[in-house]
Amino acid sequence: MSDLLERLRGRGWRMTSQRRVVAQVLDGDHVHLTADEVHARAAERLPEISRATVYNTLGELVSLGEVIEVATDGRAKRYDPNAHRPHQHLVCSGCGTVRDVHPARDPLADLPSEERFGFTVSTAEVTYRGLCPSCLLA
Amino acid sequence: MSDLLERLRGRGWRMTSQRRVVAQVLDGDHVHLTADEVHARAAERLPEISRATVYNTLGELVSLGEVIEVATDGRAKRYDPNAHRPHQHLVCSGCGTVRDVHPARDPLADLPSEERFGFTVSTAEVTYRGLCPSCLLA
DNA sequence: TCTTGACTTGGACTGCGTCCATCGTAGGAT
DNA sequence: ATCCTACGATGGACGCAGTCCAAGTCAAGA
Repeated sequence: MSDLLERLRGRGWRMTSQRRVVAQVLDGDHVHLTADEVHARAAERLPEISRATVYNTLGELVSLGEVIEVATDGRAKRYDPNAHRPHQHLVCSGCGTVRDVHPARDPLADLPSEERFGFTVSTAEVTYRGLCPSCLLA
Repeated sequence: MSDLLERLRGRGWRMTSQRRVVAQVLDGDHVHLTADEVHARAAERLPEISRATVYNTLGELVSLGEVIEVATDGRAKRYDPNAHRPHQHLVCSGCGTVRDVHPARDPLADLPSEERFGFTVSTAEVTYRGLCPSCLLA
């Protein structure tokens, strides 16, 4: 949606064709793409776009809070455009697919202050792991 | 402690000097070292030990369940020798140090069954993020 | 002590991401 | 409508974390 583009313009973004394309790619299916997948999809519409620009734009979107970075394991980071509803991730140990899930409580609430060691704790990421129905059969 | 070495011997490990040194490094302070830090400390005792061997040994310890791999972000993985007591991790966004923490509730309990999508969910890893006292000042 | 295959070595290689000097252009100023 | 300029794009070099592999070494059973 152009909501995202509006918000970015409102934040003083210079609206280049590259940034527009990256934002549109993320606005498509709500899948968790890697930076290279974003680059590949962006390049379908704007063949000359460079990897560096995609990385820069993703980094900016992350620091603006429009997109969430998901580090699934030792592999490439994935980018989650669903940044406005807080959620966690459920990862299949078999095939690696990721689903958004919504726990019943804010996980931050379960860390008592005596377990914070003077840190200013701001976020809690939960990764649930298990087997999806089809990997369970296989 | 030699507990670990005993267990490894019991599992049929060929006990080489390299493996002994890596196990001893992990048995020292309960800090979360990166693979390169483990290599550096191991090399103090056994100067010729190679990075590949350290990686191999760490990987074996992880798959035996003796050590936990902590993927803190885009940075290097850290290795947590405290594998026998369940805990979660608090990571400083500034310097990357990791502390073990113990939340008040089992995070698995907060994922309702209608949010499990037929998965057989077995674990929940929580990563709390924030700034440690010294990074807060800087 | 001998034998053997599990283990180690180090260097090349890959994947993911960052950096940087240079070029291009969006968008305000005139 | 045109000009200016600072912000953004480019792409190639670079760096780090980790893996791979062929050749050499050695722990431990016979």
